[in-house]
Amino acid sequence: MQKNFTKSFTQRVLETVKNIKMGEVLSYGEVASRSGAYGAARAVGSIMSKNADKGIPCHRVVRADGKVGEYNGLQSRSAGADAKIKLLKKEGVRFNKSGKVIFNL
DNA sequence: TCCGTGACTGACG
DNA sequence: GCGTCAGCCACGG
Repeated sequence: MQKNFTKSFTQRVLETVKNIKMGEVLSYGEVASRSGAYGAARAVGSIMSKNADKGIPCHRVVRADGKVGEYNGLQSRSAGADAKIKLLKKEGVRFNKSGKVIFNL
């Protein structure tokens, strides 16, 4: 599956996020790990913020603590964790009473 | 090449 | 259980 090994880390991250299935959620750290750089969660977030691509379901990427984190730093269409949570709920992602994401392993 | 920045993470108090 | 501190990586100027 690692066909994007020659690409830059940024491109790999985008591909990984794009590869997330509907109703599935991954943490930034998980995405970084799948992209080939475990612990580069910050880098992932930084990249995502600079690449508000529509083909990338960045709303399916949440924090490891269960919080959705930030969302849409460039796009004006909805924004913030609120819209993100709403979108995730629509996709079938479950949340606990504390408003945290429940990772569907 | 070095420094600062960020949509994060884990440990401590 | 929550708030704070420090460490982490990759990218841009």
